[in-house]
Amino acid sequence: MNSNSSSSPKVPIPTLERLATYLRFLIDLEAAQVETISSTDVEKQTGINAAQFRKDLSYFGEFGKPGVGYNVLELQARIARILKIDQLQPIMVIGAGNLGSALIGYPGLTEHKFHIAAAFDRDPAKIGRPQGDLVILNEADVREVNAEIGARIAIICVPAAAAQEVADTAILAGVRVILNFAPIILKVPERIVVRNVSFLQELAVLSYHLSGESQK
Amino acid sequence: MNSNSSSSPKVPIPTLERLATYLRFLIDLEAAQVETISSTDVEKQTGINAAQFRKDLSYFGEFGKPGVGYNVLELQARIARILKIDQLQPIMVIGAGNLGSALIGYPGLTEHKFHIAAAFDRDPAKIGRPQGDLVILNEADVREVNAEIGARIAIICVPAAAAQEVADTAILAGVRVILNFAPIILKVPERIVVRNVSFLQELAVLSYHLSGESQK
DNA sequence: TGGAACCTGTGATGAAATTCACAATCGCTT
DNA sequence: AAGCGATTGTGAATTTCATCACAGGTTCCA
Repeated sequence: MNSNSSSSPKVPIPTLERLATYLRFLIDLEAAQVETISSTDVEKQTGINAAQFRKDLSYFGEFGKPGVGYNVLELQARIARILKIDQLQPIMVIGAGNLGSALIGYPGLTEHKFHIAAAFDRDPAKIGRPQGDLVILNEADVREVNAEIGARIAIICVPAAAAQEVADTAILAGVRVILNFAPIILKVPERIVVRNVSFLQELAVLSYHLSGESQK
Repeated sequence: MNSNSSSSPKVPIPTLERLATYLRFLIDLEAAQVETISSTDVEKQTGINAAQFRKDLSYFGEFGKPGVGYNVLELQARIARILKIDQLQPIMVIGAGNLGSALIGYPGLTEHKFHIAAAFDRDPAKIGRPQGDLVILNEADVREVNAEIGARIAIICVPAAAAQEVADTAILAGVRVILNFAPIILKVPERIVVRNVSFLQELAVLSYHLSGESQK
């Protein structure tokens, strides 16, 4: 449904998803100068069950002190480590339309050590245009450019019709994981991990929930 | 983690998520002039398990003919009906930054009968600015404007610091479900359904999967 | 030093989602 | 009209995920 799993063994995907939430939360705590936090506090402030939090962490080792809790800075560092965002992670964005542009300008990415190293489009009108700190490059040069920047993450923001082709190109260029915004299911080799983001899907689920109360 | 469930009884959330995928797929099939499809074909073309597809549909009734399969047009219509997107669904967007603008300009929304009826921001420099077919309105007027347009879906695209406040306002204005792009966990009443979209979370999961072969 | 108040990490339990597997049905062909 | 291959819908089995509940640590304070 979402990821071509494979990869590491026993860690549930939902756990990984929550790790990112924890990280974000810990960064906020740091900003608020909180030094230590217990799983109970996490539950109070995020709504995530305390046992869940502890179990999620337990997949990766021991992080807390009984009777005390977790050191905010240390936990933050260790989660970043687990997620491999403890150092700058280069990313390529393919498709510089509205969405691609929004991503390029999104400050949260840098905060979390993601770095958009290159952006591509196939529209001659866009190629060469400056966009944030970048210049839009020709989609045809993905492979060549990536030999330089070594991005292993690609974000695909092109229309559905072009997405498969673009994904193939990215994979040839050495990309290992793909965040796909196009509303199609990409066919990729086993070893490649894909995650799909679909606004439409999210909206559809929400729309469904409008049901209940209309006739109540 | 994602939705404040409540609402209707026995339908699994993952099933709802897939329904939107099926709908998309069926629209593509229609374009390709396919009239009938079997669950096996669905599995071949989307990677979603055939039994899964059948079970998902079974929550809502019977849709197919044994020995034959499903009528593409009919199934399409019925799924749209289930998701309540068989007629135009008004939506409000709060926050007209890069992301909000991208959504306003996203053609896929209209295709699926979602209609952005109003967009708001609190930045005086943005208020009054035309954006696509809309003019950005003052965030302070959310309630008043929604008395007119009657949106029950809100999309929140403001920075984390403003998101909770904006959500409260939207709820007061009659919104029932929220698509939240801000990286915080919103506190909302039981009856309100929230879904969170986080690029960072998605990227983090992908980044994690880069593990194995980096030393190749 | 001892005990009360807190906490973590985790095995056991429970709930939810996915997949299996098969009886029932359909349409085609002979 | 009867048999066959294809396909659905669904109870049951399986797998995955979430929660419970508690044995051990840790701190603080008297």
